[in-house]
Amino acid sequence: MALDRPSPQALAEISQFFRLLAEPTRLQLLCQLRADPLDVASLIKSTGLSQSHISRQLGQLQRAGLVTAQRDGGRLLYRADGELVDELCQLVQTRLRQRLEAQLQTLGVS
Amino acid sequence: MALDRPSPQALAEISQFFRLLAEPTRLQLLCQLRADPLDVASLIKSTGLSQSHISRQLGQLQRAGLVTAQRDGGRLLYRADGELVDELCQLVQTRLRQRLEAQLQTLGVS
DNA sequence: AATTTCTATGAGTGTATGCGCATAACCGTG
DNA sequence: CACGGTTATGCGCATACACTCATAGAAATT
Repeated sequence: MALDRPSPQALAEISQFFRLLAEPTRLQLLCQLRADPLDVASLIKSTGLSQSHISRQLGQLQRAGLVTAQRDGGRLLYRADGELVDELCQLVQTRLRQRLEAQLQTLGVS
Repeated sequence: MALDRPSPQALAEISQFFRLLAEPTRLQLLCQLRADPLDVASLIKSTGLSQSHISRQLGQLQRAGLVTAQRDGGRLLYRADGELVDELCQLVQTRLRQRLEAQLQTLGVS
């Protein structure tokens, strides 16, 4: 039941998606917004980044459909919906942990 | 059963991992090597990239443990072991498909 | 050991993009 | 409508890195 290898076209889109998560800032925003919806002011305070930068990154995430915005009076509340990113992070984190443990083993033996 | 939000430290490592997959060249190499082990000459022919570039990318993937090399006479055979990348790609691809279908819907209605 | 074949790496270039500053566009409220 | 607060965008700078060429290094074969 091996899966088909993705077409070159698909490959490009997939890697483009990964690029979104490859930027620590964006991944951080995604994780923060996953917990609960936040306005930009909160994000500025918690990340220390400039408003313009945050706005740009949120724009990218929004165009990719990873984040949605909704008005709340004067400000915009952003939220990250969907479990995809959680799952991806979980898978990667598990692997990183395994790798470190393996390194520990080999170091202990040497 | 919500998962803990990853620590800033973990976040950086995770995004760094995603960066490996964010480059179409590397993702392509990973997918090709997943099917069956290949030597560099084959990769040059199938991708059209220069030898030095391929060597560098393979080096990165190897340091990350996504690829291993083994001698076969004169050449090195690279192979991509582990299902992680497959799973990640599968998840992302599914999502991209869903998104396109959703767009189709909304376009049809408008 | 010398030669040939294959792979890795130092140096340089060009492009993409993260990031901030300043400002424009937007929206609710007086 | 004008004003104050919030978000988006044009511009510029700095850095990261993909990519190539040339060359050094390693391994097998003679």
